[in-house]
Amino acid sequence: MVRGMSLRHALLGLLSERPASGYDLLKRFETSLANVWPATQSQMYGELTKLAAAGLISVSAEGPRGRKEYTLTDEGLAELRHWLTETAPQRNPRSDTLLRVFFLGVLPREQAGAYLTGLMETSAKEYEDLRALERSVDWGDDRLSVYGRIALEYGLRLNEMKREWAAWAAERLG
Amino acid sequence: MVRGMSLRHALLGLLSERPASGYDLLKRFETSLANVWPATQSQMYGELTKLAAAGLISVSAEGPRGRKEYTLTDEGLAELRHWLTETAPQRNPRSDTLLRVFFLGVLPREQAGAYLTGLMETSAKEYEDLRALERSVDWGDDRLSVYGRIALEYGLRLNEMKREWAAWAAERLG
DNA sequence: CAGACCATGTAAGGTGTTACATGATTAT
DNA sequence: ATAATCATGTAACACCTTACATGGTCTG
Repeated sequence: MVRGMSLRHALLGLLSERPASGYDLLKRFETSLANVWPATQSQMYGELTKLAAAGLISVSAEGPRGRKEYTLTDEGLAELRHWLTETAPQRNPRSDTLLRVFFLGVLPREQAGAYLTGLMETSAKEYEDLRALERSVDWGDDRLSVYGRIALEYGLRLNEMKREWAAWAAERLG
Repeated sequence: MVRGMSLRHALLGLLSERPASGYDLLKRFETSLANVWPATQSQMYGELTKLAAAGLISVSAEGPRGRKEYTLTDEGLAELRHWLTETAPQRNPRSDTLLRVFFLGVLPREQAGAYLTGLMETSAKEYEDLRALERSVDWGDDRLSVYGRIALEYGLRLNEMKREWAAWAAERLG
């Protein structure tokens, strides 16, 4: 467990709410965690096998079509808590969007401006998508509601910031 | 060239300003691009070899200690322009910081609050670091100055947003 | 001449993506 | 029946990190 490996912790986190199969978890990734930690089917099944081998989760039931339901073990919960409290979040995730900005100077100013206005538009659109998501969710006072709402607020503020920044930058280019 | 591969483009981008050796590029990554696209020494030398084999850069001079100076070729510049204009930036980079937020509910509320106030502090500190960087740079009107300043502004606004968001979230928990 | 810095490379292993592959069960 | 969905897995390949390895050149 050297670095990163957050897929592991994402799986442990989802299983901390309730037991689930790989297929269930895949669906929940697609809906709730897609914006924060996308994962593919391939990767998930492999990771679940490793987590079970390491004793952090266990097969608690088997169903039709070879379905295996996994449950978080005490060791798994301990590892999840450890990750949350004792390990530092990554400082700066890589950003190819921002990397491009560094090199916009190789383009004619007009095309550089088009890149920035394109960013404005995608930010505005994503903001609206998140607003729609916010309206569609039935927010209760369960764990996922409380913290999911906080994560969603981050997305809203981020996209608002991005749109304003891109507008500022486009104007700055003249 | 299937997906991502932005290290390639970062190298092409830096070489579009002036020729440089692997060692030079490593230093420039450490200073200017560290916050946006960190890269290790190992990875860079390997990537430079591949780029040269693909004809996107070429060895333009050799110096002491086996130093090889690379220069961007016409093909390399075309590829850089193509990446800037024809390929879409990644929509959502993974965020382990935000992933943790989803699962803060497994901690006692006090510890969840501590995580959020910790984020406030790191954002505030990074904001100050960037302000210091801003003051230390001699901003001219060359390409890197214009677009580097825009990228830095993004960092400033991002950290301001993060700090406010974390404060809002911590208060929301009560 | 010793230490700092310049300069490049290989190897092993983890993580992530895409494509391929297989088959059971349920609903129409 | 047949199509959609449920359900899991393997293989190949790209990317990234860490550690290991080697040696030349310059400065005090």
